[in-house]
Amino acid sequence: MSERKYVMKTNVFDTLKERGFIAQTTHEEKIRELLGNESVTFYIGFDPTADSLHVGHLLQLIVMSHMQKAGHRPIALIGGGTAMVGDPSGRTDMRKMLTREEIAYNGSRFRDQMKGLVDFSDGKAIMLDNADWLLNLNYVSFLREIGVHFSVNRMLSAECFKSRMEKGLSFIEFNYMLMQSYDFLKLFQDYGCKMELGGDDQWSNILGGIDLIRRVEGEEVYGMTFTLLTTSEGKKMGKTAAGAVWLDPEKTSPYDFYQYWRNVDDADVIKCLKLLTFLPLEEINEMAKWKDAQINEAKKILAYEVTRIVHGQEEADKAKNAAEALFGKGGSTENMPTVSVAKDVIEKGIPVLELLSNTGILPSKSEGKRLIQQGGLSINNEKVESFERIVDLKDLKDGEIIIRRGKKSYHRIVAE
RNA sequence: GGGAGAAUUCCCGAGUGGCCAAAGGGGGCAGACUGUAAAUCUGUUGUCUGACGACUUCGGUGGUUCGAAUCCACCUUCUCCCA
Repeated sequence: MSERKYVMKTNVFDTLKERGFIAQTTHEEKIRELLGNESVTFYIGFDPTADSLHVGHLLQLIVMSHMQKAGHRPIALIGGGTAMVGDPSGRTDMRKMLTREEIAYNGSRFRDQMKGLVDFSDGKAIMLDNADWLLNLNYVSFLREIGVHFSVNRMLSAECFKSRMEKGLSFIEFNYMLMQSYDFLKLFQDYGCKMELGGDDQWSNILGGIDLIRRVEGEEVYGMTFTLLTTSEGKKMGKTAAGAVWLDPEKTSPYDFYQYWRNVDDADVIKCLKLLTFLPLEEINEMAKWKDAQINEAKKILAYEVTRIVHGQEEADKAKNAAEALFGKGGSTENMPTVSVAKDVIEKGIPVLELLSNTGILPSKSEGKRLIQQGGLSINNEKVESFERIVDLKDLKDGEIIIRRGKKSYHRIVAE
């Protein structure tokens, strides 16, 4: 009995389920059995529509990692071909058309980032690009071989097109499902790929592939989707006013990345810990009991862990240090966002507003005035009271000036 | 192919010759309250200016007018109806 329980515990399907990943499955029992009994080749697609992966992709990569650790073989499919068309699923408007060059570049960025999260050594995982087979397809043969198997009637009733039935859907996007389905068929044929995973918005597309393989090959394959990362209010996570939270440290600094997770709503911490870290469930469940201010401790753990997974231990330590330096107990200022300014500028003295807009810390002087008026700007922790405040040598403490904007946004200016 | 309509500041959306930098909501930012949370309340939300004010903005290009987001022409894109 206890042995049986042990076996059940280690099935990756159960892990995923317990952690709250799974949204829909085509055959729950069969999938569980399959994953418990053999090493399965599965795939997840990533369309390179931006020059970096973001938080939504991270969740998929974490799933890959869980699966890989359980002995399954992931195929990370870069959608260099599908990105030429654009997935309409769940969107209210058409994507911006990207050029081939942009897509190729984005794809290369994706590849680099993925290597840090999934182990591609020794064929433990495979990375492919569907541009390799999609771009050179012949239109008529594709229609005859693949198109015949799709019912327009059925497609029209698919959930993923719903939001587009009012706003309009162009033919190019309508084809997306066929292309993705063809990917699955191709991977099934060439790599024995039996399972497609993806975000829950991919459900219709995944079913398309499964149907296609049944019709063409007469074989049963499986699909499973994962919960989309949303806040307790149902909004997509990983979005800020400034845009998405990117995995690329050039686009979202490790410090900002850390802060994003440090500041998630109370209601979302546990969910994020389960989905985005590899901490054992027992530990997470323990944290779930924490109350009030103590929840901050869970947020720190979340922020540190996710940053470590994405940017590595060293960067995570730095981000954590910087945060601690700013929000309390010691630590160094060295890792907070920094801009440098020529020393003689400071020696001469410069109005704050000018300094801040020149360095890009504030987008405009008007913005700065508003901040000052509302008492939201500090230099070295001392509130700025006047628009004419001059920054000069007396503000330079150990060669740096700490600018605080509001409560949480810090910048360091160093004189060089 | 024919007909009808739409494009407004970050988003939605009012505005149909001067009172419009443009209502209202959302979002953002800041302040109070807090726990680097949420909720709530307050302020704020084109740029430049200490301020008066000046300048740029309402899909694009030209025009009418003392004056245009508002009127006209053409163009672009989108939606709807008919085929």
